[in-house]
Amino acid sequence: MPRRKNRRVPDTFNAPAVAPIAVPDSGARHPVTSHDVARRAGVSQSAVSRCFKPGGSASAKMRERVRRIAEEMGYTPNAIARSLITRRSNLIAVLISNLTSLYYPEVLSELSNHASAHGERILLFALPQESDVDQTIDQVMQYQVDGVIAAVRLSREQVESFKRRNIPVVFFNRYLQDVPVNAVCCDQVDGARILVSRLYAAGHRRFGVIAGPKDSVVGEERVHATIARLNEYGVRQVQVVRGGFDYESGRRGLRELGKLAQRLPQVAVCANDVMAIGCIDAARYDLKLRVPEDLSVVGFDGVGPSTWESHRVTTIRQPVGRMAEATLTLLMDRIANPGLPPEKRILAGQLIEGKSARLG
Amino acid sequence: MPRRKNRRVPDTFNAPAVAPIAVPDSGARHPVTSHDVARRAGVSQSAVSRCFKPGGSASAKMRERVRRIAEEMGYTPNAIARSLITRRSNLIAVLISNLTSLYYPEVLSELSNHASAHGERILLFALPQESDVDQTIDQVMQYQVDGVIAAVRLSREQVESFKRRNIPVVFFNRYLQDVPVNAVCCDQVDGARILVSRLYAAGHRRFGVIAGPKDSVVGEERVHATIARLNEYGVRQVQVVRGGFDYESGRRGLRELGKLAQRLPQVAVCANDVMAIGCIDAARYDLKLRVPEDLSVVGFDGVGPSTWESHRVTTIRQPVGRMAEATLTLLMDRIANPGLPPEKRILAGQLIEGKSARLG
DNA sequence: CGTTACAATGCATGCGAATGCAAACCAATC
DNA sequence: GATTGGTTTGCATTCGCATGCATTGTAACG
Repeated sequence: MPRRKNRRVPDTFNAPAVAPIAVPDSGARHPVTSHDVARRAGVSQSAVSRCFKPGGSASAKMRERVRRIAEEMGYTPNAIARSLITRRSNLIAVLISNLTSLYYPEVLSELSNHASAHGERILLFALPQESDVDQTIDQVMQYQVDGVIAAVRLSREQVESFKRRNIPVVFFNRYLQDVPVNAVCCDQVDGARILVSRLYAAGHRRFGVIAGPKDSVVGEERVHATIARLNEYGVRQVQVVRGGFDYESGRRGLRELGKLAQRLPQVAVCANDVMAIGCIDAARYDLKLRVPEDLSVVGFDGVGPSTWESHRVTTIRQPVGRMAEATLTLLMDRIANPGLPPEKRILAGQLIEGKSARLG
Repeated sequence: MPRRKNRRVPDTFNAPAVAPIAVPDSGARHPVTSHDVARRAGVSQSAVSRCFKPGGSASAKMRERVRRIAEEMGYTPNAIARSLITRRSNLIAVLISNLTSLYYPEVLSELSNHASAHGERILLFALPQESDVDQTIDQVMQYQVDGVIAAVRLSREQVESFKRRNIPVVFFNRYLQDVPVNAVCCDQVDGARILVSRLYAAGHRRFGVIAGPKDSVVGEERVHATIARLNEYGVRQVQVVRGGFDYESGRRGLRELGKLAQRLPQVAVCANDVMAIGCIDAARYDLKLRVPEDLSVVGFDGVGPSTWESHRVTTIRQPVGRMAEATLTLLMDRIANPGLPPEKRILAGQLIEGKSARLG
C-alpha cells in the first residue's frame, strides 16, 4: 500500500492548534504518480512514461489501456519531475516592466500566444520599477527556464550571467550597446524619418519634442532620429523636454514647451502614444488650441486608445504580433541550438495617419 | 570526474546537419550543483543544502564559507529539484483573459507584486479567448502549482478537478453560482446603487444601459443592480443594449440606444469604462451631443484612461491593489491550510465623480 | 574529568519521471 | 522448428536537492 505523507502545517501557523477539522473532501488525497498507474495497469513505470511520450516505444494496445487507466485515476504527468531529468523546463521567463502602460500588455499578450504555440509556458516577472532586477534574475536562474525574453533594461553583467549559464536571452524592443545580443525591435529610426518627412512636407518648421526617460534606448532612438532628420532638412532649433512615457508627462511636456520659447512649436513629436494623448489634451484643454489645426501631434506605438475617435493619434504602429512571433522563433532556435550567433531583427513600423497631425 | 552529458539537438531539427560550430563560449558548461559546491568546500551535499535554507542547521562559519564558495562557482539552487521533494513549487497559476483590455493588465500587475511579496512566482496563462480553457487547465495541473488565481470563467467541472487535486483556487472578480468557492470581488451592486442614486438625484429619469456580454457575471451584476435600483425609484422603462466590453461596443451602443426609442436617454450606464469612453465619443462625435450637459455617461472600473482630461469618466473605481492583496492572502492561507472553508471577500468600490455625468 | 545536552554535520534515501540497456516477445523467413 | 530482425517491455539508474536519523563536535555543568 502506498505510504501517504500527511501534509504538515508549518508550526508557526495557527499556534493555538485548532482541533483537526474533518475535511469533507473527496477521497483521493496524494497525487497520482506514474507508479500508481503502472501498478494498477500491471506494467512497469517506464511503460507508463512511454505511453505519455509522443513517439515513445509502446504498442498501440498498451498505450490505449494505460491512458484509459490513467484517466480513470486522474493521473497527470508531473512536469516538475520531467524537467528535472530532461533538463528542459518548458518555461520561458518574461521580464517586463510597466504593465500599467498601454503598450506592454499587448506585447505580453502576444508573447503568451506564441509561447504556447511553441509548447512553452510563461513565467512572468513584472517588475514594479526597472530597479530591483538583480533579485529577479536570481529567481529566473533558480527556475531553470529554457530562455528569457527581456522587455526591460539589463546590464552587461546580467546578460553575461545568463550567457555563462547557457540561457539564451532575446531582447524585445531594446538591446545592449556594444554587446552582441539577440533582439527584436521595431525600426524607430525609419519610423521617425517617415513622420518628420511628412510633417515637413506639410509645411511645419517649428518642432518640439517630448522625450521619454533618458535610460530608454527606444525612446532615445526616436528622439535622436527625429532630430537627425530635421537637421537634414535644415531645421536646427528643436526644443526638447523630458517625461516618463505617461499621460501626465505628455500633458506637462507641452506646457513646458510653451514656456521654453516665445512661440509654441507647430509640431510636438512625442516619444510614445500615451504622451501624445496627454499632449493633445494639454493643447485642447489647457492651451485651448485645436489639434491638428493649431498644433500637430505625433506619437509612436499604435496602442489601442490611440485609435479612439477622441484622439486619432498620428503614429507609427509597431507590428507587435509579428515582433512577438519573431522573438519566440529567435529564442526557440537558440534553445534548440545554443551555438547560434546573436542576431537582431528589425521590423518596420506602419504609419497610421490618424488626425492629430497635418501631414504632407 | 563528473560525466558531462552532451547536449543533443533533436534529430528532427536541422536535418541537413550543419558542421558543428565551434562555440566561442566561456567554459563552465554543465550547471553547478550542490554536489559540486560540496566537493569544493570539502563538506557534504546536505550541508550545502542547509546553508541555503533559512533556519537550516548550520554553523555561521560554515554558512559563510559555503556561500562564498557557491558564489565563486556560480551556484544557484535548482528550484525545480527543490519543488520535487518539498512538494511546493512556489508557483501560482494566473488564468486571465483579455490582456488587451485596460483593466486586466492592472490586475495582473498588482497580482504579480503581491505574489512576489509572498515568495511566489507567477505562471501566466493568458487565454486568447475564454474558450480553450480545458487544455490550459491540464498544463496548470502538470506544473504542480501551489494555487490558482482565476480571472476567467471556469466551469463547475473545472473547479471540481482542482479541488480533487487539492489545488486551492481563488476567483478574481467573479465566482460560480451555486458552488462555494473562494473569491475576491468588488461590490458591483453597491456601486451601481450609488451611481443610480446620484444620477436620479440630479433629476435624470430616462436611463439607458449598455451592457457587456451575457456570460460575464460581473457585467450582469452591474446591469441588474442598476435596473433594480431604478425600479426602486419607480423608473420602469430602461432600454438595454449589449456589447463586448470594448470601445467600439460602447460607441455602437449609444447609437443603438438612439434607435431604440424616440428620444435618447438622459443617462447611459455602461458596464465598464472603456465602453463608457466609446459612448462618450459617440455622443460627441457621432451625435454632436455635449457630455454631460446633453447626456450623462457613467462606467465601472476606474482604469487609467478614464481619468484622462478628454473623458474624465464618472465611474466606480475598483480597489485593484487591495483586491489583489486580498486574493493572495486568501490563496496563501488555503495553501498553508487546505482545510479552510471557501470564502468570498467583497470590497467596496469608490465613486469617482469625473465630469462625464451630472450627479445630484 | 565525566556526564549531559544540544548544535553541527554526514549518510542514506526519496521525490516522479525519463532513458540506456538487456531481456522478452513477435512475426517472418529459411 | 530454428534463426533472424524488429518491436515491446522491464530493470536500474539518474536528475538535484531536502530531510530523518545517526554520528560527531562542543560547551556547560556537577
